Amino acid sequence: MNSSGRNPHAHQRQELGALTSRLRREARKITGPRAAILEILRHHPHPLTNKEIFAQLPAGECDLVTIYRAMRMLEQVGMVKRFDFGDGVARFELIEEGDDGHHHHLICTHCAEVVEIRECFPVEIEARIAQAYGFSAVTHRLEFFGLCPGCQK
Amino acid sequence: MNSSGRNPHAHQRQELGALTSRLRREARKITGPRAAILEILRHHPHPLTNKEIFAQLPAGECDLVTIYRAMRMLEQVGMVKRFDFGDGVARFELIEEGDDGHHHHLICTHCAEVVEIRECFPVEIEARIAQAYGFSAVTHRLEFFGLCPGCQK
DNA sequence: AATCTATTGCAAACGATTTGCATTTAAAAA
DNA sequence: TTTTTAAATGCAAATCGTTTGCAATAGATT
Ligand SMILES: [Mn+2]
Ligand SMILES: [Mn+2]
Ligand SMILES: [Zn+2]
Ligand SMILES: [Zn+2]
Repeated sequence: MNSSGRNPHAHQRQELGALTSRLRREARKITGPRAAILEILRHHPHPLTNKEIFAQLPAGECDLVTIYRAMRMLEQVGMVKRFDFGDGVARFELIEEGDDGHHHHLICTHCAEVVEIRECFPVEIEARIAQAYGFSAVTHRLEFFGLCPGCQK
Repeated sequence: MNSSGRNPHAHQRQELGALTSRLRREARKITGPRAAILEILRHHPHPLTNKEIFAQLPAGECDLVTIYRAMRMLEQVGMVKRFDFGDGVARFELIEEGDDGHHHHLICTHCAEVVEIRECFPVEIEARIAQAYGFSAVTHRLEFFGLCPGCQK
């Protein structure tokens, strides 16, 4: 029943206990707001904005600023990955232990539906680009945009 | 001596006259600020931020707000392409007539050096993704990041 | 030259994100 | 368990990029 590192896109929910122990290992305190945030993240398969997380939280559970701070912290310790859909709002997705969370999305430009994409930019092409210009540690940021079935005319 | 549509990455400078006539064709006025902005864009091979354009402008030539408005207008009429390097600041690059300007960049995460990239995400893979999820009019946003030769240790 | 309307400058508004600071509180120590 | 201590929180205010309202200005057209 072990799922370590296999299909990174199965979105198997990580247990809250595993998440908090990851935090503890990083010498971070497990607080009410943080547990609540992790609880929300672990039930969402797609990236969430700070405001969306805030909206999911039971009213008064915590301040929006606390969410901003928590997400930045979770990103630093590698528990969430920050995504940029180009609309000026940061989005965050929980990632598995050991995984760097690198992946992509297909976003409907009309209704904002999100599809998780497994395909990545071909490594050999990326390597060729890196070499061609003498760059090292090259990575990429890639998102797809289009019209989902429901939004086509 | 015609360069229509050939190498889209040769960055051959478009004449200011050609640019202004494009504007006139779109029923836009050729003003001092606009001519100055186009003059700057046409001498820069990489995307520029509003502020960078502003800084290049002879002091007092025009207001920063005017640049914001001009860039939005130029984008609307298809004369510039907006790029997003993920740092929350919009960048603009002049594009050739008839070209949609779609291309990518390799950006040094340390010194911000920019390299223009010709390679694009393989069309067949994009088509497969589009089809797999029933999306239409699929496009992508892709940028590469790494360490340039001068910034590696 | 007179007219018409787009464009501009300046100030103010905005939305996302960050920061300062006093107060609370989780976790370590006693 | 109580005490101690540093981290985390709430609230207000600041920052940053970008947009908007409005009166004044100036291209383009007659
Ligand atoms: Mn995802
Ligand atoms: Mn470019
Ligand atoms: Zn990838
Ligand atoms: Zn491409």
